[in-house]
Amino acid sequence: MSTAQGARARARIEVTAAIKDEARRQLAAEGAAKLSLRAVARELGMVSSALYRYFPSRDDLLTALIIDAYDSLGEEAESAHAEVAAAGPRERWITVCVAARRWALAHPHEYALIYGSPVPGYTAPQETVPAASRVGVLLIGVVRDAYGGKGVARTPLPAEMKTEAQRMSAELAPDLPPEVIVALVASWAQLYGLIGFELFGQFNRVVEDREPFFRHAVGRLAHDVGLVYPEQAATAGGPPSP
Amino acid sequence: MSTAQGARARARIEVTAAIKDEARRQLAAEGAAKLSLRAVARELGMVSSALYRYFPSRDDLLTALIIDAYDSLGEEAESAHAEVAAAGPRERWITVCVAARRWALAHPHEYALIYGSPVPGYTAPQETVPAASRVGVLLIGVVRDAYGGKGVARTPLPAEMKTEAQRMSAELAPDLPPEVIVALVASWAQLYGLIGFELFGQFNRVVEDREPFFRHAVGRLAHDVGLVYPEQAATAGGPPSP
DNA sequence: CAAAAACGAGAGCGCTGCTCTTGCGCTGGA
DNA sequence: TCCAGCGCAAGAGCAGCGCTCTCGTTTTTG
Repeated sequence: MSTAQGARARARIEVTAAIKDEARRQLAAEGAAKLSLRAVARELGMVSSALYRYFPSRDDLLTALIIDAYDSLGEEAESAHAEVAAAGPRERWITVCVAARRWALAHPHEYALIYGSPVPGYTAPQETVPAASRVGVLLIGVVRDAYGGKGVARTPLPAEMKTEAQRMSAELAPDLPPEVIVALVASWAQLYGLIGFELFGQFNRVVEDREPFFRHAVGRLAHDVGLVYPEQAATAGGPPSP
Repeated sequence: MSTAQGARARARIEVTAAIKDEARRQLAAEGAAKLSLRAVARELGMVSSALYRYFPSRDDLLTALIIDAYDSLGEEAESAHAEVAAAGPRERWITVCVAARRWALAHPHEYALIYGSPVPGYTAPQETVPAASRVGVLLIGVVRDAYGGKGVARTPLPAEMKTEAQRMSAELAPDLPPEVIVALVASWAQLYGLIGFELFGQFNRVVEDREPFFRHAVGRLAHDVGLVYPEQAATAGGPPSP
C-alpha cells in the first residue's frame, strides 16, 4: 500500500498545508502582490530558505493558491446549485451566478488572483484547467437540462460564425445547438464582467444597490441563453411606481 | 503671462514626460508589477532618488499611467465613433465596442492596469474619474441618440429595482428611461467581461475565432439596450450550412 | 544681490526572491 | 542491524527593490 508512507511523508503534507494556509491568510489580508515568502516562513517559525523545499518558487505557491481558489469557488457554486436542483433552470442559473458573486465578494483578493489581471508576467499553467472550469460546467449542465432534446430556436448566428460555433459546440457540449453554446460562452464572460466591475470599484457612484442589479442582469443573461420564466408570460405585472 | 515660465519649468515638463514615456515602455514590455522606478531612472541616466522629485512614489507614477491609459482608450473609441457618426445607432455601438477591444489587444498591460485587478493594495484616486468615463459617456450618447424622445419600451424592471434605477437614471442620463440605463450599465460591464476573458486567456481552447464572436456578442448587447437592426426584420436570412 | 526654492547625486535602511553550503536526523536496502 | 544516502532546517549571502536623508550646486524669486 502506498498510503501512510510514514512520519516523513505525513509531516511534509502537513507543512505544505500550513504554508498554503498562512499564504492564503496573507493573500486575503493584503493581496497577491504583498504575499511574501519570507513573511510566510517567518509566521510559521521557519527560515525562508526552508520553504523552498515545499514550493520551488513564489509563482508555484501562487499557482497552488489559484487552483485552491478555483476549487473553492466551484464548490460554493456547486453546493448552491445542489440546494435548488429541483427548481426551474432559470432559478438554478441565477442561483449559480449569485453564488459566484457571493464568493467573489467574500474572497476579493482570491477572485482578483484568478479573474483579474494575471499576476505579472505570469501565465496560468495547464493544471489549473480542471478546477477553473467547474462553474462553466455547472452552467452548461443547467442549460442542457433546460433544453432536454427540444432544441428551442434561438437568435440565428451570422454566417461568419457558423463554423466556429460548431467547433465550440463540438468541444464543449455536442448535444447543445451551436447558437446556444455561443450565447452561453458570452454570458459566462459577461457574468465575470458584472462581478469584476463591482469588485474592482468600477460601479462606485454608479450602482449603489448592487444585489438586485446583479440579479436582474444575470436574469437577462439567463434569458439570452434561452432560459425563460417558469410561467412564461407572467413577466409584465409589476406593482405600480411613480 | 504664466506661460513660458523659464527653462526650469520647461525642463521639468520634459523630464516628467520622459519618465512617463520610459515607464510606459516598461509597462508595455513587462507589466505593471515589473515596472521599477530604479530601472526607469537607470534607463534615463539619472539616479533613482532624483526621480522622486517628479513622482513622490511608485503609486503616483502608476496613477499617471492609469489616467493616460484611460485617455488613450477613450480617444481610440471616440475617433472610431467619429468615423461612423452618420451611421445607425447599432452600428455605432458595435464600432465603439470593437474599438475598445482593439485598444485592449494592442495595449494588454495598460488594459490590465485599468480594468484588471487594481494593483495590489491600490485604490484609484478621484482624479482618474473623468478619463475613466469617456467610453461610458460615448455609449450613453449612442443610446440617447437612438431614443430621441421616443422612449421605446424595454424589459420592465422588478419592483425592488425601481428606486435604484431611478437614482441611476438621474445620476447618469436623466433624459433616458430607467430600464434603459440599467441595461446600459450592465452591458457596459459585460463588454469588459468579454474583453477581459479574451485578453487574460480565459477563452483559450474555448473561443478560437474571436473577432466574429466578439462582434456577435456586442451585437446582442446592443439589442439589450434597445438598439435594433437597421432593417428591422432582415435578420433571419443566413446562407445555408450543414 | 541675497535668500529661498528646486534639483542631482550619493549613501544607506529594510525589505524582497532566490541560491549555496553546512550539518543533523530519519529511512530504506544490504 | 547497520549505515549510506536522502530529506530537511538553518544560516549567510547576492542582487534587486521602494524610499529617505543629506549635501553641494544651480536656478528662480523677492
